[in-house]
Amino acid sequence: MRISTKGRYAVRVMLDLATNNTGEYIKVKEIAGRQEISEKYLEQIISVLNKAGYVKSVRGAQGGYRIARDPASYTVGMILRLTEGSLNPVACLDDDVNECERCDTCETLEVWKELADAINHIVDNVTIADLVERQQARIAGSYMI
Amino acid sequence: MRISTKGRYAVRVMLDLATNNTGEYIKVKEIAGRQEISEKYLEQIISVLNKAGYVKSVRGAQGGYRIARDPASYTVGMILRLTEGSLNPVACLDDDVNECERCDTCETLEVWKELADAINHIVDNVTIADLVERQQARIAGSYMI
DNA sequence: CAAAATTCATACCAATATAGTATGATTTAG
DNA sequence: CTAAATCATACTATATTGGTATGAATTTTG
Repeated sequence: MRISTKGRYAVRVMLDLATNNTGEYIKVKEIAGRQEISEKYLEQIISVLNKAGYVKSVRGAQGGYRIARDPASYTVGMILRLTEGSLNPVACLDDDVNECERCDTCETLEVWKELADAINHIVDNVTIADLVERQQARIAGSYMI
Repeated sequence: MRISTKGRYAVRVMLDLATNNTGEYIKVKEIAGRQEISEKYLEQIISVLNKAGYVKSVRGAQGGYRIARDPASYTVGMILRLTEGSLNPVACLDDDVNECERCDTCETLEVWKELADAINHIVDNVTIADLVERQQARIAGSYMI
């Protein structure tokens, strides 16, 4: 039941691009430095975000990435599903129609459904904008010592 | 974010032992047959439940397993944690004190905490007795056609 | 007592996922 | 043209998953 580095790093990348967004394109090297993530690994992850249109890229020297839309339009759930795949605790919930032969008499299915709902409820109700806001609140708070 | 067969099978074994409990010892072969799980794989899983004292075993001919305590005393969460390990979405939540160096400035940590709470809330509030009850309600309902 | 039935303990295996690293092609600014 | 960047792909090492296989230990039963 772990979220892998891929999904976690993807969320951090989006948050990084949102907080450091000036309209300029930001290099992988910069993000990797700030987030302490391997450059090459980060390239792969950001490539997924790019192909999905979550970020925009410019190639060549002085190229880089920037967040494509308003940070409020990206939920953590969207990013995790994109990079991790399904967040359902069991595979049979992935399909619209449950293909499992035992699903009619499966007493545990109900539990997995409740679990899926609980998970989705959390991750789909936090946006990148929320994370930026929390971050700024924390930083503002730290000056008040 | 998947629950593996190990954990899911363990829950089904406990449910099977609870529903079929007569005080007699039930053979792995029987459970495996009813649940359509490989006997040998099930042996490994039930061995974990046995070492934890969740079931009692008798060896030799006419041996088998029975549930150790009241089904209401086993939550799905207990069984999953025993067989799957931690249910936390990130490793740093496993320790009492967060060991992660970035945890003070980790904006995403809050989300993983909420997620962990949501997961725990679901799995810790369903017992094997609840599953038995649901099962019996479903069977009773099916006679009313 | 011997055989059969069972749990118990390990060892093994193939396939997949995880978390990267490495190499180099392509594109663009200067 | 060169340097800096993205983009694409191949590779690797390790762990996890989902089992099988073998056989020892224990107990009932014929």
